[in-house]
Amino acid sequence: MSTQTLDPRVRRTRKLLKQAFVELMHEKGFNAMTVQDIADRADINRTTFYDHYEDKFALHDQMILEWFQQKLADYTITQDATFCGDNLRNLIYAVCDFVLQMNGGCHGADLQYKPAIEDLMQATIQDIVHSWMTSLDGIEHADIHAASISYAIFGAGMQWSKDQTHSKGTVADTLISLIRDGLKAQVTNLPELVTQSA
Amino acid sequence: MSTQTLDPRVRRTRKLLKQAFVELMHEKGFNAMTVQDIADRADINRTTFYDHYEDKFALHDQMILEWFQQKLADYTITQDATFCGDNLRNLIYAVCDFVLQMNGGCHGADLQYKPAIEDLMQATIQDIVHSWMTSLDGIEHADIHAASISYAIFGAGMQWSKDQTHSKGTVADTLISLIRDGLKAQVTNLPELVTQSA
DNA sequence: CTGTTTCTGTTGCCTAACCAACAAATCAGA
DNA sequence: TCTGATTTGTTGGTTAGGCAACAGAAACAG
Repeated sequence: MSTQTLDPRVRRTRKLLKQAFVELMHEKGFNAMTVQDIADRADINRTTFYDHYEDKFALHDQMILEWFQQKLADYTITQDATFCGDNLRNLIYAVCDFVLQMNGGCHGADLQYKPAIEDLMQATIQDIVHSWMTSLDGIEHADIHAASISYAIFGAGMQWSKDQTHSKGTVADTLISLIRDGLKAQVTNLPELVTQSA
Repeated sequence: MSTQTLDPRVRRTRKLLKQAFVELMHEKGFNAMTVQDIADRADINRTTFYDHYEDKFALHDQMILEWFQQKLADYTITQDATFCGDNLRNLIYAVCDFVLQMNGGCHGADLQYKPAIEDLMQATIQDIVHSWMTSLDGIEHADIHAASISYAIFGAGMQWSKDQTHSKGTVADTLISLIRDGLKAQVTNLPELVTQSA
């Protein structure tokens, strides 16, 4: 997972394949592109594609994941942080931004793959929240809490992206209150979670 | 020489090395750059550099040659053309342009390599002129004529680039007259070489 | 001058990428 | 439905690139 690939050839190949994928995504969308197309565009042998990715779906997932991680990085969100209002707010903002841009930039015919994207996002959010929870003392069932909170954030983001009736700040405020009240009874040293939106 | 390299890996490697060379040429000049620098910048192993080029001088020569050939292509100059006024004029223009841009773009400390550049240019011009001469009937000593004419063009271009006292058109007119009169007695079907500059 | 450092060019071994060829699956049209 | 054309995965053998290690040649500081 975190194994930094050292060999320059591997770096080059994957970079070129991803680049080709992005180009073709804009030009013809995910459905219309074939593995052959991607390989041709990248000037990489088709066989080599399979050395790196199971199929075009795997590459697709990988790209989504990297884009989401980039969005998280934009908000300076890391695994090794604490469970506090500021971090939660940033996480919520990142999710909202990403969902919005996915809904906008998605080729019409490729909507069928939204579930895959959503699974990846949710899982990623859950990982982060779970990591943050190690900063909380005496919490029981951290895994359950992480799961439910991550789904809450994800769901709120999805809902918000549909119409943007409220501001992102309101979404964050509401969620943070919900989480705070929900955890109050469970955690001894729960930090002050309320952080008014800027 | 003209063997089109088919393997994508070879194409990639050379492209990256050339790209790195150009960047470093602008940043620190030819003298200051090492083979290690070029390889690092291109993210290519230094050993691999030596699989493609004798040393950094060989790469340098190759780049010069390609730049000059690009300039020739800009003027739609090809080997398989005829010995006529229009082609000669374009060739002279291309030489003038290239010499000017070399003198301008050359890093101060790298002037010592001008001779190498000049040799390459002259040889290339000579090849072209010699090829064109096959379109002339009954010419004796085509090789001698090609050599002298190519040197004349090269020399005029060098001279012109120093101060640009005359227009390129004047240089071309003068040279074409010189060549025409020089060849008049040698060739039976010498085409009308005079083509006034545009 | 001398020891140190950097750069060079070369070697042998290993790994990644290329490529042709194949069978199975999918798709398109008659 | 059948048929031909694509696309897909997979294989084995070949070639290019990565890498560590070396010795010799500059370059350079003390």
